[in-house]
Amino acid sequence: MISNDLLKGTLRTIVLKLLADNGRMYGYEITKRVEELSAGKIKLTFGALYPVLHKLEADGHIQTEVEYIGKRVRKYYTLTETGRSWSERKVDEFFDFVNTLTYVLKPTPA
Amino acid sequence: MISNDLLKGTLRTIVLKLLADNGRMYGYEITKRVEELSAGKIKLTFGALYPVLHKLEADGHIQTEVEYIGKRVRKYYTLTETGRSWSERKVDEFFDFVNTLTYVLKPTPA
DNA sequence: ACAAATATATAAGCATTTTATATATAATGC
DNA sequence: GCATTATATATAAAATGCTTATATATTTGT
Repeated sequence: MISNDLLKGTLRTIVLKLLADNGRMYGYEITKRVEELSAGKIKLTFGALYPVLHKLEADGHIQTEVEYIGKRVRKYYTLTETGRSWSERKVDEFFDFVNTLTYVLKPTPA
Repeated sequence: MISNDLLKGTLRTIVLKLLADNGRMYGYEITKRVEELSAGKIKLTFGALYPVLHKLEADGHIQTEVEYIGKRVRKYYTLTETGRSWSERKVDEFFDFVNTLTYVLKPTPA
């Protein structure tokens, strides 16, 4: 399992990128997909995920549409235009961050 | 400049690794070294750094010794035994985290 | 003299995450 | 038939961790 501390600040980016890749997804699906892509190492909790989704929606980065699967409500999230471009920026930012931090964490004593 | 959100959770790791590489350092020196190693992209603030240093000390991962440079107090931090091994674990954890998140953030739509 | 750099430190406020809780349906195993 | 697990969304209190603001004091360069 990945240390939780490190995940801080990346949740938004993960959600945006998954939506950019998959068109539309619902909350539960997002947690499952992350678990799958990370080989079980990253497990998003709902208490963290839903506030992020609601915040992204409030900020106009994603839209929702409700669907009924039998009697069960399912809420699909889709990126808006601004959400899509923001997604790309966030992913670039992450890899830039990794490169930069690598300079700091790679050196070993002389 | 690196997005602040992403740095969350890595501060501890940065401090531990720098101390592991450099033997002993003082707070101000740590911020300067990080700025230098990251080509100005990462700037630690004192409000973030000192609480981390104090916490690491309280947890027994680092020790301090005070020195006087003229009339100015300078506080040197050194890793303890547990701090040294924890440092290695934390750095490994970071790169593991990066690899894992790369699996999540790399895929593009079919 | 004055400004900028050096040096440590605390505290209020803010954002984000964890943990706990609530609710309900559908599928699977025994 | 019944229980457990998986599916599915959501809120709220508490904890964590960082930013911003503030305080204080010395040393160096001009």
